[in-house]
Amino acid sequence: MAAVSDSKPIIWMRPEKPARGPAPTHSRGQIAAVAIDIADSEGIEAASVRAIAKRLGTGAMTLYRYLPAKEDLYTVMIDEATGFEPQEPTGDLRADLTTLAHRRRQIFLRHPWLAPLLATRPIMGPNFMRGMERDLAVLAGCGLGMDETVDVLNLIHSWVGGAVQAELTERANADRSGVDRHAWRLRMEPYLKSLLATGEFPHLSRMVQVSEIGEADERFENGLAIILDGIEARFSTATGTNGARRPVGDTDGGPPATRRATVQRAARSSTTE
Amino acid sequence: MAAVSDSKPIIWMRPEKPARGPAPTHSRGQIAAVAIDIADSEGIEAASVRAIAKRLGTGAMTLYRYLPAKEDLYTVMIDEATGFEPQEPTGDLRADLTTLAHRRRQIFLRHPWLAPLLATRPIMGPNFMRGMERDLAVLAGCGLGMDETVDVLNLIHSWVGGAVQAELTERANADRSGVDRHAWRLRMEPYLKSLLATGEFPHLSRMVQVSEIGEADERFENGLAIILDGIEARFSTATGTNGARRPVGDTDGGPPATRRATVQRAARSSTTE
DNA sequence: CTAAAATTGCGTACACCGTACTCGGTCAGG
DNA sequence: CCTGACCGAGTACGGTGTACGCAATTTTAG
Repeated sequence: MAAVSDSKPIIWMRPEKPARGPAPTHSRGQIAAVAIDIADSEGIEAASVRAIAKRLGTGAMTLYRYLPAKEDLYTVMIDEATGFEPQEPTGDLRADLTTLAHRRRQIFLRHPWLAPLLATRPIMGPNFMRGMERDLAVLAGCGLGMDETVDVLNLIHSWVGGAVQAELTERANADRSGVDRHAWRLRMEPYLKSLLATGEFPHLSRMVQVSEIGEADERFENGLAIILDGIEARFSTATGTNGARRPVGDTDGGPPATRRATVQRAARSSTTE
Repeated sequence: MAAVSDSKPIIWMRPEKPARGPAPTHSRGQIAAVAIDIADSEGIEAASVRAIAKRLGTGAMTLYRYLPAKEDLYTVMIDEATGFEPQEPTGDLRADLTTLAHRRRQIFLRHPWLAPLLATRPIMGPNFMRGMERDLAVLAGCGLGMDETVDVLNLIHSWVGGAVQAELTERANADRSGVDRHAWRLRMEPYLKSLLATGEFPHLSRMVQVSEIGEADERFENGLAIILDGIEARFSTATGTNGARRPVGDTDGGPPATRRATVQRAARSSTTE
């Protein structure tokens, strides 16, 4: 069982219109749009082949004339939902990265199924490629070199993905309506109380009492700010100056951080179990 | 369709041993171990109820005496695979966070199914809670206050999750053995070539030529270094002095929406144990 | 204009999934 | 002892993705 359909050209190279037979009634884009609609409102697992076909008023097997496998449906759904929005580079790295991160988060919030799907597949759809090209262009406009750009983009993408997934799970949990939600609390609370009552979790207990769980927006902003600080600290971005890349284990002389080399070696050796 | 089993106490509160009847032949832990074994070697979707039962030499429905729903199986699998490893705080924030991040990454790499599952559910298993407690303790040992700790932990967890998922997808793709892999390249390459040939992707083209895709280890290290720089830049933790927290959003040029972010939570003293 | 070829729509069927229901065997408490 | 709780497990149901086959439709060749 392969992740993508076996043999045959990739889905993006298949011509939409046949050369000889009758004209197709539907299109990949249309099918994807319906699937996205269902997935957005009822969850990704509700976007079954039969359900999509029913909405389109056709038979289930018809869809396989357009998409050779369910995995290909996911592929086009992802690319369709990702869409493409242009972004003009302002030259200010921090501002541009902020815009970039926010746009990405908004897309993920709009399609709660998107982040998990995107995170577990290699995607190369045209929209995705256009987005990549745009991001590269934006960062190039900020004076970053190619390698720096790749690192920074990797970092932002990974973090936004992880952060929004956390946000979405929490939201999905909070969205349980009425009775359902109440029942969940009823089931969960005695367990948590019993755990904390053991006294084995002093820090956790204190956290529950002391620290308020901030809004998702605020937490995203906090995390982003820290990351941007790190990026600025590592790459000199003073509007246009092509910053030389500094080696990883070596930080600026800003905060008097103590012996970095030993720190890293120690950390490495501790990863084994 | 609820994410967790409806009504009834949470899985962790169910007693393993019955009060009255005959003793159970198996246990939740044993079932979870088998499921993890299957998922590690054949993928999570191979860990079906029937497959697990077959390995245990019992009927499929038997498992439902131990786990009321498949979702509960996932719950115990996650908690079991997460495990618990102690970590002594050294007091050096950078070193401790590095250790923490590396440990987390290693766990995710050991169980490729874990990151996606963990990212999409609220988890409160005992191992997870112990891990949380340990992380809080470690960061408290570095002189961070509760709110700072929560932010930092959030950031690290989100990023490690996102980064490792990206790494895993790439690895899964590279792991396709022999013919399969070759076939995939054969199908993919003409598409990519045709895309780049349009001339619409100058930056992407240059990236493909110029920039080598680094090893996963190296990329992880790079990302982590940047994040740690950010954390050190924001929270002055050098040699234990508890510093003031800088506000977040003092840059201009961000998108007009969602821009209200500031860390308005008052810094709380971390001295009161 | 007609016949062949290509292609679509789609019903049927199959294997697999999670799991509700059921029932007989087994053990502990009265 | 008996009674009731509990375990193991077979059967069955509704769901999934999809392989196969066939009639209908359109395009092309002669």
